Parts: sequence; structure tokens; C-alpha cells
Amino acid sequence: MEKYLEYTTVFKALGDPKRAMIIDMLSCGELCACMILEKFEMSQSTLSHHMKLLCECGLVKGREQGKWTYYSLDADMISSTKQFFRDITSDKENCICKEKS
Amino acid sequence: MEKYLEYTTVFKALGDPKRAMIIDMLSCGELCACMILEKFEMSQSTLSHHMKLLCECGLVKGREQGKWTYYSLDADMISSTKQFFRDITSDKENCICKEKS
DNA sequence: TTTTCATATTGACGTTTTTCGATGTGGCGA
DNA sequence: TCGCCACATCGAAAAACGTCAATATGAAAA
Repeated sequence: MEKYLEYTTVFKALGDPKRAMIIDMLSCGELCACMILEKFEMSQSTLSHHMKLLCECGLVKGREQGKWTYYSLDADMISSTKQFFRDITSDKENCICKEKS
Repeated sequence: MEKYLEYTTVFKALGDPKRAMIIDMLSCGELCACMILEKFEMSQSTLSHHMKLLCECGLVKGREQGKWTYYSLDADMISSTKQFFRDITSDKENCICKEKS
């Protein structure tokens, strides 16, 4: 059950169109918050909140440099999320549906 | 932007541990609602609500037979979701981050 | 036909999420 | 040092969500 909970925050993070779009933007490389903000009609505090969620779930990493914060995708978390999604959507021997309750 | 919205409902659906677990259970094959209910501490109406969300986002299909409703995964939606996730997390030429705003 | 069973819907309630304006913080240039 | 800039945090308001008990629906059994 912990496994489901771990990825719950990831999917919740992806379950907002603006955050999904931010992930898409970061897929080409690091960007600072101000560059992301330019693309959206959103207050600065709202963006900051979205970035916090994206970092907390592990999909995104932040790197502070002087006044700026640069954000980039965390490749490990992305691939383990893909793996998780593959796991729960494919047949397997030790599926929870086969547990004797 | 419509593309992000389309998958928003899918990721929201996955963003609940019990629904992710239901997807996992269905990955081995069709199950009726009563079998799923057995695995959870959840009221019948709550499960029905979760199943409705899972169907509405497209991940799950329902098939009514007499008194029972059988649920199963929709392979097409699952593979297109994988594709979408792959798209937004991989570098590409026409990335939105490269659009001149 | 009447009852029973599986599931869906409704209405309510507390919790979480989204968003904003206002304010705080820490670095950098003047 | 002083003020500006990029970003984070706080507090509040509105909307969305998860959950339940009660009730409705519709099919099958009695």
C-alpha cells in the first residue's frame, strides 16, 4: 500500500493541466521560475506553489543560484513513475487481486 | 492545451491510492464491483463513485450483465496515457518551451 | 408479483486543493 | 548601506474531493 501512496503525490501533481505543461516545458532542459511564469496567466505566488508541489513529489529538482531558482526534471523519478504505471497496468503473478483476503 | 486537459482527468484518477490499487487489481482481468469491494474498507457508494471516475477518465470500461457490473482496463487509454507521459517528459523539437510567446 | 440482491445516485459533511494579495527573505547592484 | 529583484511563505476564500448513510433502480429469484 505504501507503493500506491508514494506515487499518489506524483499523479496528483500531474493531475493539473498547468503542472503537466510545466513538466513538458522542463523536458527540454532547466528553466528558471521567471521563464516559466512568462508562459502562464498566473500569479507569482501560485507558480511558486505549483513548483513546490512538483518538487515535493520528486518529479522536479530545484537549484538555487543567486537570486534565481532553476528547475529541472528528475530523470530517476520519471523513470520509476513510468515503471510503476507499467506495473499496475500489466498482468503479473503476485497481483493484489490474487491475494487470499 | 486540450491535450493537457484530456489527461488531467486520467492523472487525477490515478492520484488516489485506492483508485491506483483498483487499476492494479483490474490489470489481471475483469472483475465485478463486489469482488473489488471485498478488498477495501470502503462503503459501497464510495466504491461506486470511484468506479465512475475511473470510467469517465477512460482508463476503465464497465460492462453490465444482469445484476452485476464487470470492470476492466481500457488498453487503448492506458497506452495513450503512457505515450502522453513519455511525450511530456522527453526532449522534442516542437516543445512549448521553444514557442515564441 | 413480491422480495432480494448488486449497483448507482443523492445529499450532506469535513478535508484538501487552487488561487490570490500581502508580506517575508536573501542576494546583488547602485 | 539601501533599495530592488527573484522567489517563498502566509492567510483567506472558493472550489473540488472523498466519504458516508439513505434511497433509487433494475434484474433475478422465490
